Amino acid sequence: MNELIGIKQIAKLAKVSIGTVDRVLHDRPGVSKTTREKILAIIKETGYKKNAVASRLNLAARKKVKIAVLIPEATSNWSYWEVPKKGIDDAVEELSDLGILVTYFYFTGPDSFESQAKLVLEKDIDGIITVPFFKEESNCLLGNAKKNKVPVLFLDTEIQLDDPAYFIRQNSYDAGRVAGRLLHGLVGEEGLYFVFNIITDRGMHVNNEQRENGFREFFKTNFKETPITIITINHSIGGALGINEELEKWFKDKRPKGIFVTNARSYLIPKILEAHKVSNVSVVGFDLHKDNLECLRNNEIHFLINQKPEFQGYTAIKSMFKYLTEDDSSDLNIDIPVEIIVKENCQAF
Amino acid sequence: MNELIGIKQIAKLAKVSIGTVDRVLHDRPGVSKTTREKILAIIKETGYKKNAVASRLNLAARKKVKIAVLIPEATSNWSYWEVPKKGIDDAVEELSDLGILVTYFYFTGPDSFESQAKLVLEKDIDGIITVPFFKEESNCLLGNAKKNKVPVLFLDTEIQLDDPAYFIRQNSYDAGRVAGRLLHGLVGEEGLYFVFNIITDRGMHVNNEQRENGFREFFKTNFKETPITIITINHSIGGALGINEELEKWFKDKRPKGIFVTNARSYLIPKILEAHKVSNVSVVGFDLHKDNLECLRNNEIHFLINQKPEFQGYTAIKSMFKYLTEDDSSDLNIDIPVEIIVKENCQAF
DNA sequence: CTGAAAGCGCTTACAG
DNA sequence: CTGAAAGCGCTTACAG
Repeated sequence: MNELIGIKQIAKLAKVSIGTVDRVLHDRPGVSKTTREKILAIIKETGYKKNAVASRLNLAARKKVKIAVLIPEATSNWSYWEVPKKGIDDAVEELSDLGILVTYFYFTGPDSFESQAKLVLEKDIDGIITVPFFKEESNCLLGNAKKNKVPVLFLDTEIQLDDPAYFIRQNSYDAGRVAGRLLHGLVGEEGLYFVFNIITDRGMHVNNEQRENGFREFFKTNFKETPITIITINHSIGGALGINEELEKWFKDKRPKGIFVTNARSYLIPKILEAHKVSNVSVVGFDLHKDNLECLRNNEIHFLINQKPEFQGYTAIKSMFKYLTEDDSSDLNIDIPVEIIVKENCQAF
Repeated sequence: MNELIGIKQIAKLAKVSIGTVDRVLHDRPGVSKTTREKILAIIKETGYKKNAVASRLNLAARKKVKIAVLIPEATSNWSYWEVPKKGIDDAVEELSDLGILVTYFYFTGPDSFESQAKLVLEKDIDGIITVPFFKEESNCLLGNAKKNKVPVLFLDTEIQLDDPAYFIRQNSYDAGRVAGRLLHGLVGEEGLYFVFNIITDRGMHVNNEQRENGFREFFKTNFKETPITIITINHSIGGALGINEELEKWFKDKRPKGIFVTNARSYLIPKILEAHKVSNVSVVGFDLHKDNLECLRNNEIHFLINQKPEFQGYTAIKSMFKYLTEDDSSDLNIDIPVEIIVKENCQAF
């Protein structure tokens, strides 16, 4: 880079006013073909790059970038969705000088997702960040947003939709494969393996399934004959804590055991193990839930996989803003790394 | 936040000109005590926050933020130091609109560090980013920079210095503890453990020592009697590949074995194991060196710990810039998380 | 189709 | 000690 070239230099070189240069830069009408081409040539030659800061400075005051965030309502004692929200708020703070306005909307199920999505689309909004828990309703939102030329960015979960869409989420299939690797390292080839799907009536289970598939794939690829038992417990009807006859049968086996919990509820496992009086069990779960971290510190859980929810929220806002202000969509599809947490590195997170 | 308050609003409320408000905001002389206090009160009341973007816009053109980066010269086939450099360049690109100028300086040993440091200090520079490989010379640089009121930020390694200093680095002691946890999970309590310090004449070994200490501490805390053998190999005099008598003795033992390599040279281990015809060995090493990654994919290395060198470089520039332009030092001390890499999550990095 | 002016919020000379 | 003006690089009305 020599001296930075600005709109003023371009104008001088093209012997036009900066207004005309601006029109060309923004593909606005009202410029003769010849001047437009002349200016475009000079832009190319000089390698002009817009100063995004100067550009935002005046726009910031006139029209902010307006982003709607439609996420699950934070409910239980541990509200997973408080965490991405924290990241979102941090990003908004960072971008405040550049003019940004984020409005939150909340859903609890498919119906409220649908009605809130409708509300969002009625508003004057530049972009939408949401979570694709419900396939049909997500498709509907995506289609309508497309009509309004409003981009949609999905967080947390990836599902197959009718139109191509942007996703910032961890690859749950890969996360399951990592879990397989970790558990196999602890339990060995002679062990017994369990996948615990500890679900509730209200939760979404797309990630759970993908994680389970990845886990099984790991064993299928590397150790063909490993037995894997799938256990599904509905936690909302009080399951998980009492004696489970199916489990009892398996737990009598003396071989070392490995349990993979496909969501954040691995902190329930120690109680189950206690009820069944089994030991020699290794556990891998998800998410840095406070109770999970406590189990990790007590050596009751051995690995946790972090989806970096705060980072997901933060980067969603930054990426959407970058897209809306600089027309740069390169950060709208992000694979969150599968982060492995043990007792000795958990305090840094 | 109501409507954002600007310097203009403050001026109007205080019945002064914006110039005077500016003088107060920057603690510049030439304002009477009474007006200064009046303005300060209004600033407090209104919760005024400077618009960093507007502020940088004109400064960017007049005087850029000048940062000197003094790092080891990239030498061997795999140049570790190319990686933080990549992060640095990314950050510079991102901040280019705000006016930043980074100049690189390189050292190969204590002498060139000293002479380059002297060169850096002679230049008109706002901040220094460097690596504290040499204690005495680092102290000297830190002291002289302090006299010039130039902040110094150290990357990669932490050592005890005479003055308090800023560090962005992974806690190597914690990294060693994590390595202990990982290796113990694979090898178990009945295993034999080895620490391999594969050094060269030119390399720095501060991180190696801290990692070894953390590793031993893990076992000391959790499993008092575990035997750990320390092996030091000088790779620059051709060590590491032939038969090593000390090792031969240990490797005859039939117990499962775990090897912790305290730096990036774990890719040499498979060759050593082959020479000694030992199997049933688990290996944990550092850094996503291409050869290490290949061993990871071949199941010859089981875990790698990533120091995130690119992120270190990126965040060093961002943090230094934030400090220099907004007087915010909060990001100048960062603990890089101990990132655990296995075969199944290495492609994301 | 094109230009000239005003302004984004702040900073820097310069004038009094 | 204080104010008024010019400017950072770009955008937006408005005038012709």
